[in-house]
Amino acid sequence: MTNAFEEEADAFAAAARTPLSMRAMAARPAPYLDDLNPAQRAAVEALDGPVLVLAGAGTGKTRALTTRIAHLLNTGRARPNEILAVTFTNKAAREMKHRIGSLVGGVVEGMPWLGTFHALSTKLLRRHAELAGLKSNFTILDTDDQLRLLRQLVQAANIDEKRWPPRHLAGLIDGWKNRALTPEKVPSSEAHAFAHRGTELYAAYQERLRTLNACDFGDLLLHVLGILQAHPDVLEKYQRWFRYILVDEYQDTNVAQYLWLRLLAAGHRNVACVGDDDQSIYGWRGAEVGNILRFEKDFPGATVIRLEQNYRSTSHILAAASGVIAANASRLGKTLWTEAEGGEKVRLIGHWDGEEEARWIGEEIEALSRGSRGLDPLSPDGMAILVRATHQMRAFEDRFLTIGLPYRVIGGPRFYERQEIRDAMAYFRVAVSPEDGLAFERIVNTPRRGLGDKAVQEINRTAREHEVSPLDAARLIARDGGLPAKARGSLGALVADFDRWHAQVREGADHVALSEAILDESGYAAMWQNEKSPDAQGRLENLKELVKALDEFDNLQGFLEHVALVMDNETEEAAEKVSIMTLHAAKGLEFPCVFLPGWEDGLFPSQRAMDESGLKGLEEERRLAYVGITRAQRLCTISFAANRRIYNQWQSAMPSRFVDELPEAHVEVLTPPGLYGGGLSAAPSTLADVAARGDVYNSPGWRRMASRATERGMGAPRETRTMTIDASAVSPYEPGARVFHQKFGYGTVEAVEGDKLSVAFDKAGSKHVVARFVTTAEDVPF
DNA sequence: GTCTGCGAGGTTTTT
DNA sequence: CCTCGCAGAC
Repeated sequence: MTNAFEEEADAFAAAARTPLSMRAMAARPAPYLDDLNPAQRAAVEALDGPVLVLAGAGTGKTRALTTRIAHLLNTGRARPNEILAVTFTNKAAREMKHRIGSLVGGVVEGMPWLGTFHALSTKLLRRHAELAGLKSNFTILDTDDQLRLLRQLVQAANIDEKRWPPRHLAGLIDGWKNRALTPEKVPSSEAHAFAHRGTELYAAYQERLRTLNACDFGDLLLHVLGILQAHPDVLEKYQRWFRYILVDEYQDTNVAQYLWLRLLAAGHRNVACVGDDDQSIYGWRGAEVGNILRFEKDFPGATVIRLEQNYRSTSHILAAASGVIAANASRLGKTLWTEAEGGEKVRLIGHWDGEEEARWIGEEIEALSRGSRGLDPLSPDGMAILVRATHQMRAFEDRFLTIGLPYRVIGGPRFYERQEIRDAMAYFRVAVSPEDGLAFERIVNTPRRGLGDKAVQEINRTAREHEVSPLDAARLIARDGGLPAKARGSLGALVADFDRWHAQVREGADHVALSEAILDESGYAAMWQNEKSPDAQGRLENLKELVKALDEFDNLQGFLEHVALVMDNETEEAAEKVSIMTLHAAKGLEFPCVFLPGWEDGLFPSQRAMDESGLKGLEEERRLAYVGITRAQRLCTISFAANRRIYNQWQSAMPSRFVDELPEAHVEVLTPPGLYGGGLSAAPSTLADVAARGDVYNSPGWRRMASRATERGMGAPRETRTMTIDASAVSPYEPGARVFHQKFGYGTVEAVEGDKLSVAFDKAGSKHVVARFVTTAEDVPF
């Protein structure tokens, strides 16, 4: 069996012996420098000592970073494997490798230390696992495993799961780990957490992980941190080895990551951090804006460089974004500017409800791709809908499916998080590491083998008693008894299966064929084949997809590692599709045309963020708005809906406070369709047409929203949150009524559901329409 | 041990 | 609305 880890460790040692003089290759000319503006160039050329690059949105941050690396290589300051470069996502890491490659003009033989904090930590931890009380083949738990483990602990501690959900405990532990707090370091002020037993359970959880030879995501960082702190010799070795350190998205680092970095950089202090405090949007998961705000204190004498020339957006878009973000108090402050004057203003439009919003955006996308908005035709590829929360996506998917508009959802439920994939992976995990108890437990009764709760308990009991893995415990039970004969039989068969598969893994059998065999012989694939539910077919497809993905790896181990850390599944399709994604997922991307729906107080800014984190939460939401707007290159359209259905309840909401913060001079208000009794046919046809209608806060749509609010005695929109309206009061129509719709013509009401009507139109057939858009037939003026 | 039906709770964001 | 976990019946 090849061991990639050992090979690499050898290479590492060999490289370390190479005399320094070999690095002093004469610096080659650096034509890439000529393509940079002065600030970017400064960011690239300030090689020594701490550097903070404050890079606003669209200012060529990645370019500066990749060029800096290329420059380090080109000047012979460091070899590829002496540069530690940390990115925030795997995608960013991949892109960066790619761009460095094209900059240096040819093959950089890998940048082994370019990756996410987690990927890099894993690599380090595999080398020094024993210093953290682990074996180097430790497994990385996914959130599913983590939760199951915590549930067991909560149960064992006799805590009411209802009142104290394991999920909540998982959140607490994650939070502590983000702050680099081991159980004994959790401040006593937080000891009351989780029925006063939070820290106790945290300690138990850590203990359990160690016996399982497993890590969760937070541990990867924390263990490495612990090792570096406790073993100066190891620390020193890496401090010397990593001659230059670069960090992307510094504003998103948490305390643990910050400490990790500071240790490694402490020797030479050649650390360059790139970030934008205005784009810090991961506070909820432990990111500390403070890290970037404090940089100059942490690294005295640091060079601070601001990248402020924006190459992405038009001046209107930039001004709108700046206007919004200006309302935030705690920021370092930057003034973005662009040479690209003019362009379209940011467009703002209100809708009656979420479905109408989706319908309008759908039609708008079609219009824009035809070029019928007075702009050059835009490819749907260049258009994106950025939402605050995933549940907003559904309205768009529904709508786009009906009108046949191709779309792609980015970052939805992920491939590797699907049940069937996790199950299959669990089989692979046990086949590779028979001691992986969690994985074994997951599939011991999937497909059904007559091994239920009782059997699992017995297995765990035996495992503890004999201090062996659950698989070996199962082996003992099958042989010596402890369960009914039937259960023992199936247990024995399963153990024999795993023994066989594991032997094949060790023999280096072809992993693709083996994985197929495992899914086959275990009866797992058959389980889905026999299942009649509508999604069984899709699950089988996914399994095939999984086996196909295996092909790109050398062995199962490599694949499992990849999946644990690289949970994204980019399917690069060439087709022209509109992208739908969350604002978080959109960071770092850009599109000619961006739609930002759902700008309503409570949804965006999210009520929860404000409840939990107050002003801090609001400021983070505002940064999210800033991120959203600055994704747009040419056209940015913000919208909000007066009503939205949430859990089948109609809720009305006020436009987001961020709408107020948009500078009027850079915004154009579009009249809501339906205002003049019709659907889109009544919508203004040109931007100029709309512009003529007046300013933002005096627009018909705005007045309509505001007056509706006052009519109900809710006072000014500002103080209003959300309220539930009595749906039955909305529609004045009864089944059987004759109605007229601007687009579909005459029809008869079939059913009324809240403000939604089901109408049989004489010509257009049966449709669901919003009551607002029809009038009683007699009222039609012609 | 497995299946069914019921009630409760949930969705912000991710390595 | 949807999904998940649990109690009760087979």
